[in-house]
Amino acid sequence: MHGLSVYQIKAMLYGSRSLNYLTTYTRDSQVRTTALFILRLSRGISLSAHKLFDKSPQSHVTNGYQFLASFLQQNRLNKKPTKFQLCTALNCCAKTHNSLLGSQIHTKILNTGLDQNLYINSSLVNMYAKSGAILDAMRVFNGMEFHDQVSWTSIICGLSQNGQGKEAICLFKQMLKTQIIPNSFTYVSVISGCTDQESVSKCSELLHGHVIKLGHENNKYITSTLIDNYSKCGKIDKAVTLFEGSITKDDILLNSMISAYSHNLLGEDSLKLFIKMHKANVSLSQHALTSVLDACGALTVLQQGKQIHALVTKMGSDQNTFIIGALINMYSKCGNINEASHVFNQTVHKNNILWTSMMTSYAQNSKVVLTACNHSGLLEKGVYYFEKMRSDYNLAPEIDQYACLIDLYARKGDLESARKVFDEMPVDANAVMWSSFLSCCKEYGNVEYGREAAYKLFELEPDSPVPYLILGDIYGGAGLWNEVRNVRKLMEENGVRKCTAGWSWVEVDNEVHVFSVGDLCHVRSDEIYLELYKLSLEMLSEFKTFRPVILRACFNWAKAEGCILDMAALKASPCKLAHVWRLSLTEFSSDN
DNA sequence: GTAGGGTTAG
Repeated sequence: MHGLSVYQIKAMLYGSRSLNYLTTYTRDSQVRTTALFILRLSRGISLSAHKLFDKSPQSHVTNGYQFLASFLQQNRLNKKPTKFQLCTALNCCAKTHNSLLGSQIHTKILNTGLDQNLYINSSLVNMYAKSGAILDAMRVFNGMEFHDQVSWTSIICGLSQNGQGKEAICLFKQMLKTQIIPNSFTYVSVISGCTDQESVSKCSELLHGHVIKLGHENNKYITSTLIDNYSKCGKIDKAVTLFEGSITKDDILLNSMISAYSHNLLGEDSLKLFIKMHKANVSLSQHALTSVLDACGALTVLQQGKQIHALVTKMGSDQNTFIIGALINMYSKCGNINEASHVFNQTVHKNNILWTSMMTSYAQNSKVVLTACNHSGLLEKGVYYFEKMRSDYNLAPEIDQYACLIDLYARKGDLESARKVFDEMPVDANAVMWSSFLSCCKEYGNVEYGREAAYKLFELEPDSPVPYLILGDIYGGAGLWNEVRNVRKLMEENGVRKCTAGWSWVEVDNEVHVFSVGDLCHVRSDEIYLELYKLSLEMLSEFKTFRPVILRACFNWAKAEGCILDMAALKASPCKLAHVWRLSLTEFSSDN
């Protein structure tokens, strides 16, 4: 069942009638849903077949486009649409994120005088919110005469999904002041937007309390949202309590819990739950596979990862892009770059994220500082192993291990401890260590340590513009504009070129932006750059889009190495960050 | 007779 489209499956099924075989042996939920749909349809149970098809991930695309086509045809014939049709049309626009058509329909609604219909307005709010036009959604919402549960929930959900959780909570509070009582939909919406630290500490448990008080605690949607919410803010204990207390553990609840463990670097628990789920014959979804692969990567357990990969193939999910992304990450984190690129090459439809995953893999695997501890980001564990190595095994740590320790502390923001390691080391620190320390100083805005690290680097890497630029950034972040000017002057006095292989910078509105593949890692290998460069060219020709940060770094490298740049491919790409592109283009054109 | 809102993953 590898990568079959719905249409291929349909064709196959109508021909063979071996429906039961397919539904029994296909564990890929997407394919199975489609198969069941056809099964019921073929036996004349059309109603439940349609219900099933509605749950299928492709249904909104196929059904939606069919509906919109007939809707537009009717419009061309100047037939007046009913309010029901308008609602459905808006719903289709929402599901396909088509706000352009949606706003045209909006105009039609205003012309036909249906602009105070409650259902239509809720649909409009939802349509705008789903396609990211949250301001338009707000405008419609505010223009409504009356609000009910659905319209309130639509706007709250819209804000949540557009990353405006605080505003969602704000509106939720306003809703509580009205006569309209929130229902389970509303709670799911507001809780899922509760992601920033402040909202979490103020609201998560309060909302949970509300849910219990209103008797929604057995609602599976709410429970999985709460598990997700607790896990994302590090309260894994609460998530576990919720999970264990829930009566029916359906597949989504299990998935949420597996990814909750995975998120909290509890890969072992994640794997255990997955295996338990597998043995209990709970249908394994692609979500579960993705999370558990993530856990394998974090634990760097290649054998288990390979077993899951085998399962993926058996289930016929080996063309699901989420799973492929997770496989690439897993192999990469386990240090098996060959297998990662094999998976990538076997993929028929490569999207933007997969390309980036693949490149990050190359970057990760060329990392100077490369340890399992560093990957999982477990500071305590890393320090524990570092000490254990010294005390239990009587091994003198090598410079790379010190570098790793510095990285571990600094990335967590403990710059103080990181700085101490420099002093305690028996050998002199190298440029890589000071660079990683400097980047962390920038991230945490520490001027004092940043200055020291930068000045060390001026000595260690006299030709590199990077420490100058980063120090300038740190000063700028602290509002020390005089210092910014001084750093630039110093850079000129020392005769440092603005651009070297792998590093570049642009100046936009007086702000310096440093770009490098080294943003992903400390790459020092030319072969890796060559791979990255080849990939970026391939991706440009296929997708006409690319992450500008990586692209710039690759092209700068290519330019420094004297490669002939593919200007046509570059110009054909409508990149989102136009100013970066313009700069690249003028830079490349003037050079060539 | 018919309409509008929700959960998990790379």
